[in-house]
Amino acid sequence: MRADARDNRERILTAAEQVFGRSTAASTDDVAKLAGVGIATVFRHFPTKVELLEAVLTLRLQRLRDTARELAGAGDPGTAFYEFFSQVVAEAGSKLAIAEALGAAGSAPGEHARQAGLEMRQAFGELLARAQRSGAVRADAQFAEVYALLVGASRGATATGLDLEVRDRMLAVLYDGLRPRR
Amino acid sequence: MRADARDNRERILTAAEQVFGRSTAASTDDVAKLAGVGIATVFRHFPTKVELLEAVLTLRLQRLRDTARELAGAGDPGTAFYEFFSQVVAEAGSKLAIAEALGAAGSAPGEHARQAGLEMRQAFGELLARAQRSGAVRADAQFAEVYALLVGASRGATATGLDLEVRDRMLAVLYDGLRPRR
Amino acid sequence: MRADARDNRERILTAAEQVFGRSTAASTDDVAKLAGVGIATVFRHFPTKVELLEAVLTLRLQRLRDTARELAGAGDPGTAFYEFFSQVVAEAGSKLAIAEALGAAGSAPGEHARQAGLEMRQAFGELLARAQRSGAVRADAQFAEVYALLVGASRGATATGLDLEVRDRMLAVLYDGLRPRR
Amino acid sequence: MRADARDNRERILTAAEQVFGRSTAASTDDVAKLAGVGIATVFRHFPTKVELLEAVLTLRLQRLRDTARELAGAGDPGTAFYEFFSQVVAEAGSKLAIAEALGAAGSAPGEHARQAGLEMRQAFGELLARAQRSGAVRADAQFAEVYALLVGASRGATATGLDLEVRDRMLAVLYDGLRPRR
DNA sequence: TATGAATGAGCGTTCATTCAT
DNA sequence: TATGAATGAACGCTCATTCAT
Repeated sequence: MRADARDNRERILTAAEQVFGRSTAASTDDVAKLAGVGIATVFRHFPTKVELLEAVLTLRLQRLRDTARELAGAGDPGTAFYEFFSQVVAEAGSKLAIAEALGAAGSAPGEHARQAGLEMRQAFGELLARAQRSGAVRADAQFAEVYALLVGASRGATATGLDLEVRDRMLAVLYDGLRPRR
Repeated sequence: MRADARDNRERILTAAEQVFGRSTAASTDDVAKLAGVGIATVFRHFPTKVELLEAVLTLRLQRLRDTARELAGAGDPGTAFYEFFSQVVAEAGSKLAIAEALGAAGSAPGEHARQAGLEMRQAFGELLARAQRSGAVRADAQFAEVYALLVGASRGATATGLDLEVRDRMLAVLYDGLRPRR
Repeated sequence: MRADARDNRERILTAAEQVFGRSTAASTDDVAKLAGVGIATVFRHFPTKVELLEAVLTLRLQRLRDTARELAGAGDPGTAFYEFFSQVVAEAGSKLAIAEALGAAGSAPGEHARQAGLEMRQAFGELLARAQRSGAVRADAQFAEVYALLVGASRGATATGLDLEVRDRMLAVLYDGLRPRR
Repeated sequence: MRADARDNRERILTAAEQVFGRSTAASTDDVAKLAGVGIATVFRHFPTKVELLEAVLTLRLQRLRDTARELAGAGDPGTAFYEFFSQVVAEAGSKLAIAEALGAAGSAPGEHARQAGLEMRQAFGELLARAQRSGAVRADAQFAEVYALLVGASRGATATGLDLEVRDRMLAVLYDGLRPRR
């Protein structure tokens, strides 16, 4: 039965990610319906709606953290940094609420999410530091504003629709600003 | 009696701007209370909650449009452009939901808001065009990505808290990206 | 409209008295249905279920207090005391939950009910004191145990069904205990 | 395996007595947790919650019956009667819900409980008859009102808090009523 | 026209009971 | 047989909207 339960937990999380991706105001019932389980099952796995939201958020932040760590482990520092940046913005564009997750990473939504947010920010900070040391990102840029740009670009990409060319041109401008001044 | 009605409309709109600025999830009752009118009066002026939200949005977009037009009418084109950009981001930081309004300007929230959004974007486009002609903004940047950057910067400033220094450094990076390449 | 509202409030209270008289575990919906109003109307008048229960309780305690005061104002002290005692027990028998109200009178169910309970107990205390002074009730009985007997008799009458003759014989035994020893 | 099952049954009953003694509104889950078994095990032994409640009630009534029988078998009839009366009231005060059990004994809660209630009442009737024959209780008191007084005193003791001195004085008054008139 | 009372659909959550292991 | 997961009906409560004054 543990296998069943784990299965259901996964399905609920997946459903929640989709549903809350569309709108944070969605109801727990919607999640249950999409997951194909009864509503009480959702509450068995996540005792309150807030905890469910937090679990989704945590998952996203962990995925981002993992991606950052993978990229940090290998390859050219500059490529790794810009690659991660673009990837985050791209996913935000298609998944809508990931940007909200990024924004929430700094605030206070429960211990797990806070921890995951912290780790993600640390991994991104590492990426940035290495890119700066290698000369791919201007040395005078501090973490705070680079992170703000990451969040902003994600939201900007989401908000204005998903034209891929526009998004790439937006990033091109942004990256020009991030590269060292000659 | 028409003066009375217009008065009430104003007060409701002002109250709504404040209330929804704090939280989009606020209730219509809260608006009525802050405006000092009965709830039925709110619904007489704005038959649905969506229409009330739209009216607030429209108001904000019109203000932005007016600001853009004023700046376009006088002074150095580059200064006008960057001034407007900074001002929008600053207000987004303090008023929280204006970014949502900006984002929504492109989508489909009723005729009035769409119209106001269009006019605001045209006024901002004018500002951009003049700044490009004067050499203050790179010529190869198209409206779409610059607008996306405006929206993104507003949201980024809102999401990550309102540290003024960080916000300014973020904008400095962004403006470096927007200036012509040497 | 105030007349309408007051009317509804009355009807809700009456319905609640009946419904909760049968079972404290009854739902707020049941009250609304019996009162013939929508459920939101119940909550408009009594913001929480506890407040509704408290209002019913307060009403009952006030009625009891008024009865005690009326009886204290006129007639033979002994008659007044035993009359009140019998009346309370009789009503408890027919209305079931009034005994619970009596029991709760000493505990802590909100300010209004506590106040009403206090006043009722004071009025009953007055009745007792006068009866003792007149020699109709033994002088060595203290308020606490007499009140406990009142509560107990009410509950006993309720619990064992409502046979009137049994109830009267039960009270006769009890009154024999309360009268001065020869 | 039958020994296991009987063991579990006992533990569940013990847990249920404790849990429902504290609050009738307690959940079946609470019982299972305190008993240290899964919830399904509770339902295997007691197919519905009502049946579980009835089993607890039956147990209590049987204990009362046994006490009455023991007291009837030996010693002074008057002492036995008043001893039993006081003991029931004392336990009601400390165990809260036993009064409800007593009250329910007359009503219609399933065959087992009805039978146990009947037997308890018969044993108490025996106690009463012997006390009356010995002159310790007035001869004109009939079973019905004496039983009502037992129930009432139990509830009264429970409801008004458990001050031991008050309880004893209350019983003293009551016993004065029950003793033969000189 | 302005008001506040009334409404019911919907929300988050709990719980007795059933099912699958 | 014992378990814990799954279920859906029900609860207390809120809110956008309508009605009656």
